[in-house]
Amino acid sequence: MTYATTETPGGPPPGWPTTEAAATAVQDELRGRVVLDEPGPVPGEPLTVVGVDVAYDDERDVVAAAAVALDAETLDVVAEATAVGRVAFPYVPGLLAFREIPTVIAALDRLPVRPGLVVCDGYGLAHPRRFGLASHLGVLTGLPTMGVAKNPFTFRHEPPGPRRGDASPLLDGEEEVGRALRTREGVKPVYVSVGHRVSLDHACGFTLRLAREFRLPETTRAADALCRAALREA
DNA sequence: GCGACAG
DNA sequence: ATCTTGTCGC
Repeated sequence: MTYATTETPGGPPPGWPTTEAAATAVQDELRGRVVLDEPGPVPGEPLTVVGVDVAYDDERDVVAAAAVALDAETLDVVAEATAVGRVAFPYVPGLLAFREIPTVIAALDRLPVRPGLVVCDGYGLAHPRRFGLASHLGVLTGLPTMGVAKNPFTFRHEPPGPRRGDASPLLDGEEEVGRALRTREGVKPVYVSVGHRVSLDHACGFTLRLAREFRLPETTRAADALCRAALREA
């Protein structure tokens, strides 16, 4: 599988933004390509779900990404891939995608299966300019994507009910940009938002199916473990 | 102007 | 994200 960004062994692709102003301009331009009106893959039907995550060593200017493909029904790992690169952008809230995406796409390129859905660490639509990491990855790859974040960003929400599956809207004014979703009783919720070509209801359904035993989806847990291991060996 | 702020 | 010991609990 080869996706949008060009090949550049270690570093960011040619033309990758280097300033915050250039990066926000890219977001404003690509935002219009996000597809929000497809229900997308259906929770409970056969699917290959891919988790992606990244680990950093800013000292050495090294970033390692992992893509782990799971059978959505059994949660068995069916394929995995990693990639190592140079840090492409500093961490700036709202511009996370510019830091993670080049290496994530390199890892996806090496994955020998076609993802039916990609689950990202972080947000998609729930973003100041409605174009978070998951949205950006979706537009560049064309794949259905969604985001599951561990912390609330800048959106307000009521605490969801206490039971697994309880949810409350993440609100930007009156607009529901995502959902705080309880995956485990007595444990703080995760924050779900759509990326590309998947509905919020389905994204929440997948999150619950992927996170039965732990707070976070197995896709995220598997990708996190793998990218950390890849960073050590880099 | 001053905080807050996904990873 | 990352720096980090022990500790409580299944």
